[in-house]
Amino acid sequence: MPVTGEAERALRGVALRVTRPRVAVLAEVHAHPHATTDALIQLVRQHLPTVSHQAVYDVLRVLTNAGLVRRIEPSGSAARYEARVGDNHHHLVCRACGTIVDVDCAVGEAPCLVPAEDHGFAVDEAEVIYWGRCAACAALP
Amino acid sequence: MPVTGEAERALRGVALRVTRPRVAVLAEVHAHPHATTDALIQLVRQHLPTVSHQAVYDVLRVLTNAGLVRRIEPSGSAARYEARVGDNHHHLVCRACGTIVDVDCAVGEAPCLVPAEDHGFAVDEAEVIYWGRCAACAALP
DNA sequence: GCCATTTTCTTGACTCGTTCAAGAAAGATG
DNA sequence: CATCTTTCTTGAACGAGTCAAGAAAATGGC
Repeated sequence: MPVTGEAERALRGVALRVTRPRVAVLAEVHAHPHATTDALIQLVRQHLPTVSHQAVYDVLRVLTNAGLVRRIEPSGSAARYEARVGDNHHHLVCRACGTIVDVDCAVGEAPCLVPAEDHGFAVDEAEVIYWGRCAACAALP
Repeated sequence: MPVTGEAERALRGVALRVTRPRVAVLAEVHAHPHATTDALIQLVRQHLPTVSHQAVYDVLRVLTNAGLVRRIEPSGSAARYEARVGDNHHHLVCRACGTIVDVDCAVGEAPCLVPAEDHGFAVDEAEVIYWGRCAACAALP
């Protein structure tokens, strides 16, 4: 299992215990970018039928804190996760169908943008969401 | 009551019926930018003790659809509303205390930014949230 | 001004995504 | 292999928001 091997290595790399749920969740997040928590629970259960939803919630939080996955939460949607981390890329979100697509950051590293006036804030990230309609939805009435 | 007069005019301007709850909610959103729905319910009840929470939810949706208020939903927070609309400004959010501050958009009109690669999307808005710590929280341990 | 029509508000139940809490199971450490 | 933590299972609970039915109120024509 090359994928789970990857996951295992990643977990050890950030000094996290290697457990079946963690390996499975991390592999599924890699395989299905932008999946919701609920979708991930279903996916993980195909391989590990007995995992509790709570375990998946816990694992996702731990992985997020460790920086192995990134949590995104477009308005109106449940939380979604992706494994592409560390490059501060952004997202295109379709207002109609909810589809999410990655967009490379035009500028570079985080924070890729600096506010005109920072009001004393120590800014560490600029999160950008481009809202619109995907090609398919834009073609509808 | 000059404030409610303003609100009344704004409602008529977008062809919405003028009702006490609508006027009150709109006035409070103007008076308290970035307030949560719950906070707005409390504020409105100081003047109109009998409004139901449902009425406030309905009113906020209607006002948002009409473009009189803007809804923002930073990850991990409940929905918040502001009356500053039409200028596509952005927000600074403190990770520690949740404080939100407006930032003028450096570029101009919506969408102020265009993705490097739009993947066929018809983009109409670029939402930017700058995450960090406000001056007060940055000074803590 | 008043009545009819349509919209909006009240009431109360309910859903969804997520978190809390207690004990059982499973990794890690020596 | 035994111990000690950490993590998982189970099941209840929570907050934000929505749904649905009927009562109240705003608009527009008379």
